[in-house]
Amino acid sequence: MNEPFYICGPTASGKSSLALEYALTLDGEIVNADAFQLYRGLEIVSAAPSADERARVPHHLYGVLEPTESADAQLYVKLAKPVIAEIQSRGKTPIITGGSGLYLKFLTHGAAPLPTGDATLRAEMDAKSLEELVAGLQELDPVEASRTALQNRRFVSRALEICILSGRKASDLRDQWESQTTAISSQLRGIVIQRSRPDLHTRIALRTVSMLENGALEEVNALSGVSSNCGKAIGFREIRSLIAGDLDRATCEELINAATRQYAKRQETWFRREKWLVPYPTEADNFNP
RNA sequence: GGGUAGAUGCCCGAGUGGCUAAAGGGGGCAGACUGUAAAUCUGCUAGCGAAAGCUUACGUUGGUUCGAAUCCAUCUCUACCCA
Repeated sequence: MNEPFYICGPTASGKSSLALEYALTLDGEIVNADAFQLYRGLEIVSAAPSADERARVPHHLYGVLEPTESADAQLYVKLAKPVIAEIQSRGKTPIITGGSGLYLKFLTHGAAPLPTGDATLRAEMDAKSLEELVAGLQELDPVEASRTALQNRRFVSRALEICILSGRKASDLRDQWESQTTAISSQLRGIVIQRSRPDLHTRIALRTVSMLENGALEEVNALSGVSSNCGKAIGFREIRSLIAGDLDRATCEELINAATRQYAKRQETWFRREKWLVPYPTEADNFNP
């Protein structure tokens, strides 16, 4: 039947327009897999598809969360699953496109049976030193501690959080899930867009300029209360500083470019590990959407 | 024209005789990563080499010294000040 088709790749690689092409030829509908395009009121900064594009093919899961809400991978799957099923029930092909590797991974491979993060507990842990957190994890789950990058506060606190909330060992819970991943991969179909670094960097720079010229300042200005999660969007902070007069335009632009390039690099690293994704263009095809 | 300060690796910047291929930061490259992920974290970053090592490096040229990014002279450039 209409198995989903995945279009992945780094930011600014041309996923949205390629998704549109695929949707038109495969009789499909597009489903967002981008953590920040989920938010309403962040369309310009997150480079969400334009109204024109959205008018040509049905687009789902764009602008479905308030900026005050906090997205996470689990919530994303909860939102995406029914939408995908609904598209399939109408005989259409879901074209899932986006660059949020973790969100995609949850969608394709499922979530490990781990507890959801708890805001109160996180606040408590944030007040502690890294050493204290490491000591806590080593006590509750030495196996997990030995597998975790202990310099990475985020990883240590999540592991500790799992132990505390579940009353079990994070290492045990994680092992349960890891056993079935390879079987799932063989069933999936999708592509990852490849572009040379110079090409990608040029596209990023062009996009930043057009973003700033086409309403990004007004957009950021209009966002009042923003969840800490939503506020992490690349460009949000920088544009805030620009508006406040703490940054000049050129510096703001360069900071956004650098952060975007670094993000794109991390995305490439992530998708490289997803062996089921077929590189696109496959050979030396011309690729200039 | 006179004076003062300065010129360091892709960029910023520390270093004021040997422990300096040169701190630190940025950028770049590579990697990790199942509920904050546009996050968080790790490694590498003059050239050649698997390595030992060799070569080229702190504006220019020359000098002092066993030894110079560091001291002296010269020239070039930059900034500011006085004319």
